[in-house]
Amino acid sequence: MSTPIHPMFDPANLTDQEAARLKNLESLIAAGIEPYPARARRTHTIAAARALYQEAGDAAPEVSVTGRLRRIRIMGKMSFADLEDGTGAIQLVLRRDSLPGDFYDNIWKRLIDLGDFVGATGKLAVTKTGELSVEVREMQFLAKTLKPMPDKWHGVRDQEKRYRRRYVDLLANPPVRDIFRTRAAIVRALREYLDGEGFLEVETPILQPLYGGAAARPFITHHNQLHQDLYLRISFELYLKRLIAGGYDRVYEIGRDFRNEGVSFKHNPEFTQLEFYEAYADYHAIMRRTEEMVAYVAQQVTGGLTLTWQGRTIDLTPPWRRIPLRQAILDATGIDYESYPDAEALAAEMRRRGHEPDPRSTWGKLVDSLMAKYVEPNLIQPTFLIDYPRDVSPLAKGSPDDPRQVERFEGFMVGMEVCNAFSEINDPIDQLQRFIDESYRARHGDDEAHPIDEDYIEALSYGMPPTGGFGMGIDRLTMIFTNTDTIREVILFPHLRTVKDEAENDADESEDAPAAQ
RNA sequence: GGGUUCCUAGCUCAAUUGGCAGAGCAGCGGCCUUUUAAGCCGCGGGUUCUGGGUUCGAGUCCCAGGGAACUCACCA
Repeated sequence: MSTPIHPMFDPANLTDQEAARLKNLESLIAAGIEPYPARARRTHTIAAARALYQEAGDAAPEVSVTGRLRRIRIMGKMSFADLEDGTGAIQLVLRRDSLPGDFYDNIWKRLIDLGDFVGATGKLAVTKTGELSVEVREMQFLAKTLKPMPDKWHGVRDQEKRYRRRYVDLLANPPVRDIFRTRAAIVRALREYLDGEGFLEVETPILQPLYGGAAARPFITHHNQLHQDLYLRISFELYLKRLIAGGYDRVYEIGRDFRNEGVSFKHNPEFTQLEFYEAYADYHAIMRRTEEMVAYVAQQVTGGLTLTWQGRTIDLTPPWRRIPLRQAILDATGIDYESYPDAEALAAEMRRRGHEPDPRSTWGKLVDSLMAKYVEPNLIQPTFLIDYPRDVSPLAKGSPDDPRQVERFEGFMVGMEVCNAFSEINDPIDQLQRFIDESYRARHGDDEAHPIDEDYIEALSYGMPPTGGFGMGIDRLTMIFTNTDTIREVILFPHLRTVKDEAENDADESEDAPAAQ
């Protein structure tokens, strides 16, 4: 071939299979065939062609279908092939004598590779063995593939390869494509539900001068022109409540949050969240709405209210179980945290019972850790834990009858927290006091504590009605609906470390290329 | 960040006690006009993740590094 433009296409770096495909590309050009034409002739998607034959049978007119060649079976002067587009697959039948000129012998058999994109024109017909096929009269070349396809039967198994090169995963492993169709259906159903209930979909800043709304460390970025550090949002909460103060009674946002924390089977540094805020609703009303909304999604996505996750049947039928957090921890550990009203006493009791509490934890964090460790993993069926300690809930309104508690719940399924909600603080003085408490914690080493957001207090000072707020992880909800046990399966491009040695060398070399500015 | 396990051909996987690196698919050449992971005959294909070390000999054992999975801690 001619001089390579980049090491990627240097023959010295190609495998024999890549070199063979590159040679076929050149031969196609030499034969006068454009390997990457701008337009494809298509009269029907493959699904539409199947539907057409279903209706019209052998009387159906000729169709032109397009797609990727997934399997090729050459039987001599006749071949079968499986063509796949985004709607499905169909068999092609090619006969040497039914195709123009020497196309069959010299183009089809020699220059077209597995994985190439082609268009096929011909009559629909059922073969002897009952397979609906296109009897190809003419074939249009649509796109050359320079890499060999993964194993046609096993696909790609290596998880690292699947996540780093998701396109290979998707093209080689059809069930993976279904996961992201389901994910899209879930998001669509959530919007349908909320829109139908009079919620306004809004978009609030991702780049924020202050962060807040959750206990998490943020990513920090910088605006050059303004000489200003900015945070990538860790939640939408404080902006959405400003909108409630502004007069919208029901708002929601579906978007990306960024948290500078560890990664795990249920944590990705960026993840998709739904938050909604509803004026004149308290946390009991939000619980009812949560059940209704998730049930609606299930109905739309699966057609029912039960689903199977890792061999267990999950029943989403409302109402879900409601258990006070205090009771749930008492049942799971024998510890009634109300009897140990400060961090020292609670930590001592935990140690006495063989637990190993983090000595730096506040009382609320100890309670939360008991929940996360001994309660959460066992909450398989949809369950609300209700009434949380005040000092882990700096934005939740206090319970009228217990100053140590707030009107908050978290929803759990399959042993994972999926949502978090509360009656929102709308007393600006109360909220400011909570922020001050948080900033005290921040100064004493809690790097997840809230900074004081004075503009938010300002907004509350103009008046916000009693409001219920809600947040739900869309990734985790998708895990439950797609029967997957790691968040990476439901994120198209999950975060992975960059590969160092070779990748860096390649990057260095590519900088030698002329990049005229 | 800690612990455990893994990384072999384009893909999926083998390789006994440390003893000639293999198979299927894919590729290349050939046969084949009803296949469904087509079949048959033949051929080529390896930095065994990287770098050291032990050894007559290392895919295998040791050390360091890279990446991944699981798990613990923290988070949603």
